[in-house]
Amino acid sequence: MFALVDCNNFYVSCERVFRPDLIGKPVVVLSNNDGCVIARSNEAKALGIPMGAPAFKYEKLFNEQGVEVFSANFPLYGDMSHRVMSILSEYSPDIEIYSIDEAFLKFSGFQHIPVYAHCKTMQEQVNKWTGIPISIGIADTKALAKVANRIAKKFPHETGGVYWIDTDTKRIKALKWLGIEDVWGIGRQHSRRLLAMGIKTAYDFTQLPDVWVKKHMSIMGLRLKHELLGIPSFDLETPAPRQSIATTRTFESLYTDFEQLRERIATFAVMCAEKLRKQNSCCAALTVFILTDRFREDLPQYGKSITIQLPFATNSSIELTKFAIQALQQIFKAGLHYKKAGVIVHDITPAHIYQATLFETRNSKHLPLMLAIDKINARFGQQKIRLASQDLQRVWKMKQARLSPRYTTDINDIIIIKV
DNA sequence: TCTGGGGTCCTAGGACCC
DNA sequence: TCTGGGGTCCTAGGACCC
Repeated sequence: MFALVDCNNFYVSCERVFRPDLIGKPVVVLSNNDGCVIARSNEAKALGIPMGAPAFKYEKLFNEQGVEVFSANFPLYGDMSHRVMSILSEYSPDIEIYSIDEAFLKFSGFQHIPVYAHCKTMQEQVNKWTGIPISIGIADTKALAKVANRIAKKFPHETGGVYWIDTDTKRIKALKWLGIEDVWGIGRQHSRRLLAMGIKTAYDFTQLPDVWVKKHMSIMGLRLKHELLGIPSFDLETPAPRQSIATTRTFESLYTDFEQLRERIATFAVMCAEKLRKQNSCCAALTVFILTDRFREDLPQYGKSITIQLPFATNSSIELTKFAIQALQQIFKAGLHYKKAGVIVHDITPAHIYQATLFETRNSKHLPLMLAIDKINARFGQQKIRLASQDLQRVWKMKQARLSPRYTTDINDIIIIKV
């Protein structure tokens, strides 16, 4: 049996822990750069603010309705998440942290433990110890636990935030209630196609022939169908080392010059290298992509990515920057307006396992140099030491106009009870 | 003016091998 | 007219997740 635990409106709930005056009021949290809405309180949802809403389009509504707006404070959310997860892991030895606000728990060998009561206790303890409200769905498969969780969230009064699909009657009733577009693993593209075929609910989906599902939705789609029928096809996943690390950004304006783009790509490569060194890894392949502004229908659109294999595994900022710019040169097209770009590194290996090449071209002096740069930057602030290929004038700063304090991760921001 | 960032998995098709 | 069979590996792109 599986339980899916989901923190309600997680980012908003984190803000409310330290601002209890906001409970019952409409609250939203914005993405990086204060771009769009990524979390909403129930009151904000009731005002009709959709997920992903561009903040600038809703500024008026925010003011008129007294919506409390926050910039994303990821250090705070990460720390609160960690606290919630550590409580959850007391309730089952088998836990998969699925995202910052979600975890699957597996209850095997729990025949003599009343699972429902167990989950109720867990819910109360998380709320008491962290202030975060959670919803729990329980079922025989992960996909059904997701469905049960939705019911728990949708009907808080009837369910108390914990719902168990423990009979086939309940399973069928739940699947007939759940719209196809809300099924875990069925996104916009597939639901559009399924709706066009008259498949409106999760239940309808389970009635499709296996062959059709496999053909059009791949093996994952077929496994999903089985899961919804109650046949376990997904197990808990054990945390594996990252397969890729990305640094990508949307620009504040449109770039046309190769030079501008080259500088951004160099900086993203440096940031990827820093992330690699932080987790003691190297990478042996790298992808660079560039995109035009998809919202500007009046301009020609272009998007291209390229992956290159590196001759050796590295985490040197200098090497990665060199290769990233080579890659950029291969995909850059002049005369276009670029809005977004990124660098993604993969083929990640532990730094201490190093495959030398016959004709060594890597510079062995890089490693101590990088360590020195990391130390200086850690002490005197991000990006104090940069490569000359990066913009030395630029003070790279995200727009974060309404950032809350880092209550739990920075001693200077610790909450003041009484002055 | 202003529309996020970071991940995973799967497939088709090409290049290549014996 | 006829022109094998069975593989692997790689990459770009698409779909999905939070």
